[in-house]
Order: sequence, then C-alpha cells, then structure tokens
Amino acid sequence: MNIDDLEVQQFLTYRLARTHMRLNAQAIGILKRNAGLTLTQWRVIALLAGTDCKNSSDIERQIGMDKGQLSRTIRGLSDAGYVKFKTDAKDHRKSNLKLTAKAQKIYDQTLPLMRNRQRSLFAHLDETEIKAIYSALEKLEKAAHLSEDEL
Amino acid sequence: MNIDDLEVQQFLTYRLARTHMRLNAQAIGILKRNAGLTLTQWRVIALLAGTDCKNSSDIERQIGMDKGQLSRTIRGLSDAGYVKFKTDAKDHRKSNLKLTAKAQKIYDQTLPLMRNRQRSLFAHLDETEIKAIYSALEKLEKAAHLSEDEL
DNA sequence: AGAAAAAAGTTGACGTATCAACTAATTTAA
DNA sequence: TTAAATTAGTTGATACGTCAACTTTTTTCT
Repeated sequence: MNIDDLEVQQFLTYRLARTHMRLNAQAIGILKRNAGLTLTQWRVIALLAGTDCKNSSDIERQIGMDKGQLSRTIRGLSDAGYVKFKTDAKDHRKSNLKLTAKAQKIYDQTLPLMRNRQRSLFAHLDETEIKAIYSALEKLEKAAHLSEDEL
Repeated sequence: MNIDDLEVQQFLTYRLARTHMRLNAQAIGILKRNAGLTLTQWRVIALLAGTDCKNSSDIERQIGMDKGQLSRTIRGLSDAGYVKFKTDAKDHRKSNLKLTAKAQKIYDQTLPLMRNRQRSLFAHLDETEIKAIYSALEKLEKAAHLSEDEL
C-alpha cells in the first residue's frame, strides 16, 4: 500500500473502531433483550460457568479485564442475585465466586444464542481473510505498542 | 475456516477489540503529552481545521459521532479557549464554530506527530493484508447489523 | 522473626460511547 | 398558511474502559 495514503489509513482505523463497536452493540442488544445482562456481566458469568475461574483475579488473568471494573461488575451481579461469594479459607484476600441457580439457568439459555451469533459472524470469512486479518491486527498492535519516540 | 471453531472466532473478536483499544490508547497518550488534548477534542479540532466542517452537525455527519458527546466536547473546547461559537445568521438553530489562534497553533504542532504515527502504523502492512482486512471487516460489520432473528 | 514486596480487591476520577428525552428553530406538506 | 415533521443542539442516564490510590492479607527475602 502507498504509505502516504493517509486517507486510506485513517479510514481503516476508523473502520476497525466502528466494526468493533457494531459487534459490541449487537452482543449488548442480544444480552439485554434475552437475558437482561450487560456485556461485562455476561462475560463474567460465562467465565465462571464455562472455565475454572474461581475469583476476580482468575478472571482478570483470563481476559485481561480491569480489576476495578471487575470489582464493580461482580458487586452488581451479587446485588442482582447471580453470584454469591465467600472469602477463601486459605487465603483471606480472595473471595471465591459461585453462580446461583438463577445465573446458571440464564447462562444455559443464553449460551446457544451467543454461539449461534458467533457462527453467523464468521460464516462468510474464508481462510485467506482470517489469516490476513490476524496478520494485520498483529502488526497494528505491535506498532500500537511503540512509544512515541520509536514511531 | 472451521465454522465450529468457536475458540478461534472468539479470539478474533477479542483481538479486534484489543487492537482497537491499543491503537486508541496510543493516540490518547500522544495527544495528552504533546497537546493536552483528549482524543475527541483532537478529532473535533482536526475536523474544524482540516475540513470544511463548520458546526456540530457537520462533524456529526462527517465521523458519525454522537450528538450528545459532541455537544459536551465542544463545550469543553470552548471553556478551554479552543473554539468560539456564534449562532448562524440565517439559521438560528446552528452555531458556527471557529478555532482560536491557540487551537490552530496546537493543531499545527500536533498534526505532524499524528501523521507520523499513522505512517508507522501502516508501514508494514502489504496490499494483500489491507485488502483482506477490509473485506473481513466489511463482512463482520454486515453480520453485526443483522437482527437477532436473522443471525 | 521482621521488614519489604507483591497480590486481591475496593474505590474514586475521568474519558469514551450510546440512547433517550427535551427545547427551539426551520422546513414540509396538507 | 397553519400543523406536522425534521433538524440543531442540550442534557441526563447508563455502560464501558483505564488509571491510580488505597487497605488488607500473604509471600518473599534477609
């Protein structure tokens, strides 16, 4: 590509941002209508239900979500009756999380919807596109990590 | 790609989101250190300086930014002495925006930095990657527009 | 054992983004 | 020409995301 074609470049970053936002908006809508959950609430429930994540730090490591946001999300889930937490017997800093039956039910109902969505989203991408987009994202991300002096 | 490979799919959407965030974070850092501006402030200033956008609605149409956020951003810029606005003589709903000398100076200083960053970001992408990422984003965005029933 | 460092979680502040309700001015269309 | 629809912009609410300061508990190191 022509390095000096700033129009194209800006359009691409813009498209990247917009696609991300649209995908998010779609997921948010589905979760709100079908489960009354926010996206972050869903993520936490899905991790507690589908992985061996037990507490806040496990989740943080798993998806790199911010500690603070996580703390607030979990409080919200607790207030809404989706999780119970009690402090770990061996490490009093940790509080182990457990989904309630209510949460498990919502999860079981919602997972198929989200799986179906994932399938649809990717149904029309072929091998070449997948590889190229991975490669491009990797390069962009690497460049995004450069400090200002290195740019 | 294997349609049922949900791991890969989720990884890709995750990567998309993360790349977007990293790119944003980088731009935010550069703007904060060098210009003391937020990203939205920069966008508005850049549009007022570099395009023929005159008012809030022009900007909204140009980059699809939310009216509300735009309104607050412009108020912030006004409070900080970067823009002045007076209501349009012919259409009293509109208020035309004008950058102050202070804003123009910041813009002139900052634009080269941002251009340089854009160049670096895209320097290592080749034609194939650009095309594939465009194609993939287009398909993802199209699918993201589908309603739940259509998925 | 005791001091220093690290980890778990909470909280506050701010920026980013969307949606909805609202006022005021203008355009349209009956 | 008047009523209805549209447009410009403001404001409030809520979600999402990052950063930093802070407390408490555990681990590490000497």
